[in-house]
Amino acid sequence: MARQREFDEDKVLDAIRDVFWEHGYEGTSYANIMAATGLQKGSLYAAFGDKRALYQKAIARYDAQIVSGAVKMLRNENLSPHIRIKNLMNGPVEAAGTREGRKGCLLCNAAIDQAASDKETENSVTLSINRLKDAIRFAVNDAAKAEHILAAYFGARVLVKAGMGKSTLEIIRNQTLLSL
Amino acid sequence: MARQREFDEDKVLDAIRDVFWEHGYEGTSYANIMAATGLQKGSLYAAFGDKRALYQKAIARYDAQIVSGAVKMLRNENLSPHIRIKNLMNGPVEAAGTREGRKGCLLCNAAIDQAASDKETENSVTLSINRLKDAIRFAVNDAAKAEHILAAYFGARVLVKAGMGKSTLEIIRNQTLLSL
DNA sequence: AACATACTTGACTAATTGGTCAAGAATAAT
DNA sequence: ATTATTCTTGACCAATTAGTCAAGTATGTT
Repeated sequence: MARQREFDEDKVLDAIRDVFWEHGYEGTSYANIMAATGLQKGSLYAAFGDKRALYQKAIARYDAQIVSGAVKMLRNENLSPHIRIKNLMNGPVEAAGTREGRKGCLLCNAAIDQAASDKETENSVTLSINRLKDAIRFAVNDAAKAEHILAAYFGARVLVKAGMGKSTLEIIRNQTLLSL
Repeated sequence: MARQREFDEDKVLDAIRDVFWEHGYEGTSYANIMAATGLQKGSLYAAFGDKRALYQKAIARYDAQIVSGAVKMLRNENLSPHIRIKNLMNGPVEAAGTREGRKGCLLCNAAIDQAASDKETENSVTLSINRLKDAIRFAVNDAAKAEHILAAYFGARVLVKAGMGKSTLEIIRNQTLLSL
């Protein structure tokens, strides 16, 4: 009945997710998004809405892809609790020092730079964090330990952003495993 | 020999620190800074330099005031190691849920939103973090534990930003103390 | 082939951004 | 009182910001 889209919506949303992931909400301009997606403003607005909506979609996508991946792993009973937490804490270890890794965790980034000032972001971030926390609790079967592991995980992500090296992150991972 | 300054430099620098603390680098505009300090752009430029320089001064001030305060407490041998770490972890507990507290930790905020893209910020943040880490190590007398406590501390700050309540932060504090 | 529909493009806007500068105002030394 | 020096003010600037829109283009249905 009408002209069809020329772009691959999944690829475009991935690109949008990546831009916000790396530069944050305020740090990302339309020029960045247009460059990353190859689309013009008009198409972006027509397809996804305004900047805030794009940011929300980026977070939702991160949740559906990255957080869900972690949750699935943490709930995999074929793996020992120890190995599941080790896998979780290996994320920051592998991220340390690399360009890609220093994008950090979008959840953590959004919490710091938007959650306190934007209710909608606060809601999405809270939901995702709780999903992750529940999965950790499922893995370690201890609510208090789960909170502590979650904190260590986010702290590790902050330290990677700050530029700390792999060896520091390995220590944090190992120390986290000792608490199990 | 010449006209004297009409403003109190300390108060102005505190105001600048607070604005960046609450809104981050990109989230802060000159309009914000002018409103917070009561000064005109010309005066700000003449006295402190450009926006980047203001941000650096804000971080330096946070280090000299807040980080130094924590370091001093952590190195106070009149307090037991347990009480010193408890004091540290009480920061996020008391911050949880309050408007003021949700400004978070400027160190942590700067790590997330500028350290990966601005070398100068990375340097200042790294220095401050290491100062804090060394003080924790001094308190607990264990390098690996110190790294882990630091991570839990930063993670706690992220969770406060995300909007988690006091009870969550209390659990994290208590769990951190258990690891001593 | 004609039409209805939806997509794409790029020019456009009003507001805001960080930053500059000249003119005037206040002060201390002479 | 004059002068040299520094501070303050607000107008100004070019660039960028997010967001709009009309015109043109492609497509599936009839």
